[in-house]
Amino acid sequence: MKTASSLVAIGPVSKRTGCNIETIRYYERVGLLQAPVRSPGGYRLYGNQHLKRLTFVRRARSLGFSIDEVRTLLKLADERKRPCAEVRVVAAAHLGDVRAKIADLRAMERVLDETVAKCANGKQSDCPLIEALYREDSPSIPPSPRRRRKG
Amino acid sequence: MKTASSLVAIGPVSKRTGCNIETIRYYERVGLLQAPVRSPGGYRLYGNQHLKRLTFVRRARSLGFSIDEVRTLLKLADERKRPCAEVRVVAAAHLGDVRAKIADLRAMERVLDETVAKCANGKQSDCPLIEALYREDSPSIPPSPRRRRKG
DNA sequence: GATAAAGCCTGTAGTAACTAGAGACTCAAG
DNA sequence: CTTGAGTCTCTAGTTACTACAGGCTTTATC
Repeated sequence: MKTASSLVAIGPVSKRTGCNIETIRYYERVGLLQAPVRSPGGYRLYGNQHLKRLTFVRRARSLGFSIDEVRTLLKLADERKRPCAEVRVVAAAHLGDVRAKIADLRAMERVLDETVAKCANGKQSDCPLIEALYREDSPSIPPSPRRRRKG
Repeated sequence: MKTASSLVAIGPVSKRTGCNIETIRYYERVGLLQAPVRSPGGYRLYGNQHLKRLTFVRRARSLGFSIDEVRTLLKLADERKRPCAEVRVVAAAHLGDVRAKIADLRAMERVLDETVAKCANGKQSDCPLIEALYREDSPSIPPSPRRRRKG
């Protein structure tokens, strides 16, 4: 890792980037990373371009972009002269998702906060949270879990 | 569903509770719901107690409790005379998780908001988000995705 | 050079919480 | 009786990893 042309095996890459060895192989398998050259013994050998790409993937994942969204971003970065308008569309949609998730979690937080506070006096024979969970028409709890994600 | 002793098949239960048929069967399989009696033809027949229990499960799920946490809550509700202190421990831990997730999402939101705003002028040849993702030491992006969840 | 431990490989399966068929049996209405 | 809807079990898939198992390679030490 001293010069632009030196190659390193997956273990050092994992240590350098903080990305699990198996996750690196996973990213290769799903196409986010190109398969690197191999040593005569079959070990993967990564160069600087691979490191940069893995960094990109990790950062995008840390922002909550799905694997497919990361794939789209990489494609835009690789193939477009002026990708910004299209990148913005992807990012703005994702920002909307993040905000919706925050709103969901906020609603949960509020209900949990209230019921934990009511349970604080651990002496009553009935439990406000359990009673609320059994109540069919409780207005303070949303009726269904929400699952959001598209690949 | 008119009297305490009348039983209904899974379809009407699904419609009544808004819970997918297959999800009801899933909950039975993982032990959250007891296996109901069957018609001579093998159809599941649910009574009122089942309905109440499914409502409990759904509401707990909508608050983000994991299947295992729901299992714990059900056990506390079923077996304890005064469950509230223990329920509170479960709920408070979960509240902490919810708050941590909100904090994570807030950090993502902030970064996304900034970069979407920078991309707003869709005319530059370089894209601030893409550049940021490629940058190894960017201080505004957390270094790794976080996964949290225990069964 | 020999040896042992660590590193790496591929393949398989598992995690959590669902969700979607496929093929076959049951039920209700016409 | 027929037909279409409902329900059954079983298997597999979704998303993003994660954890072996068994076997080959590399490295460090003697």
